[in-house]
Amino acid sequence: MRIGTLAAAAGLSAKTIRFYEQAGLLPAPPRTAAGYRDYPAEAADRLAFIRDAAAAGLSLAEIRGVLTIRDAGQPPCRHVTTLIETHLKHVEQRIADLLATRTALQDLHQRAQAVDPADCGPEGICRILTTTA
Amino acid sequence: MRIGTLAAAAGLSAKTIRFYEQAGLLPAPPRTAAGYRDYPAEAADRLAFIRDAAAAGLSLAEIRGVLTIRDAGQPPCRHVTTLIETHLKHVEQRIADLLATRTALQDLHQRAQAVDPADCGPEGICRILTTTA
DNA sequence: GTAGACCTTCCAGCACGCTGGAAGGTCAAG
DNA sequence: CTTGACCTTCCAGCGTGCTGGAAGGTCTAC
Repeated sequence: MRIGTLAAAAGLSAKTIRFYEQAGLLPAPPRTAAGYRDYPAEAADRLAFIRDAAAAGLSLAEIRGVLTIRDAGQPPCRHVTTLIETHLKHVEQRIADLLATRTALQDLHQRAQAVDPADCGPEGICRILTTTA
Repeated sequence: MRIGTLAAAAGLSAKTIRFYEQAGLLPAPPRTAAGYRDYPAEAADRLAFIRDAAAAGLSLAEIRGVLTIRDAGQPPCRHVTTLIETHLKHVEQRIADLLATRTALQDLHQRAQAVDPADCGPEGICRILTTTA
């Protein structure tokens, strides 16, 4: 499987795949006689995992860590659990931060609606947006 | 109040404050005869708000939007509510993504612990970490 | 009047996660 | 045999949020 095919399968660009290889997320595949990358089918799964994890907000460094764990595929030892616990803590902290943000926004929203009736200014254009641009 | 004082009060660097001014988050203050920035006391509040919002995960662009709303300080119109609703949706999406990530990590963690007893390899060093570096 | 802390501007670069382009090699179809 | 799609490498730059440094002006204290 060449890089273009894999890219199409994974929903990524060939550029991104080369980048991931360079970043240590994807092992360097064997090459054809011509020097083309020649991927096994499993590469698509791995990329799908990377794509999903990235979409979920993990950094490439974090994903690399998780993949390394998976790649070892051995009885996980204490170090691994620690690693995972650290990831968990970070994620939970981020969730807590975002929940606070959400509350703040909800407050703002409510206040906004409470005063809404007296709508926009004389020109019919919201002053706020003109400033926001 | 000069920039260094403000920086100390806000827990930011003078560099960052100049950067925020340049980024449109902080209005350009008056200058002294010598050309030094001369901030009113309120600037510290504004910076505190920016700092907290940034810590909560809002992008500077988002914060700028919220500040613009606040600055207008007028009966908020529909546009504003829409703006806030959009922010809210983004935040809620991010929370959902992170919750999914958390679940994935928790699963991993549990599986890790289930197999743990048979601890590390013969060298006493976890193979996984040697690969992770 | 001179040292040292502070301020000014401007330009540069960091890490992150890509993306684009140039310059060239390869391969299958017509 | 040529066209065009595909591949290779390498180098450059984007946007985000800063941070650092150079080169210079200013202010305070001794």
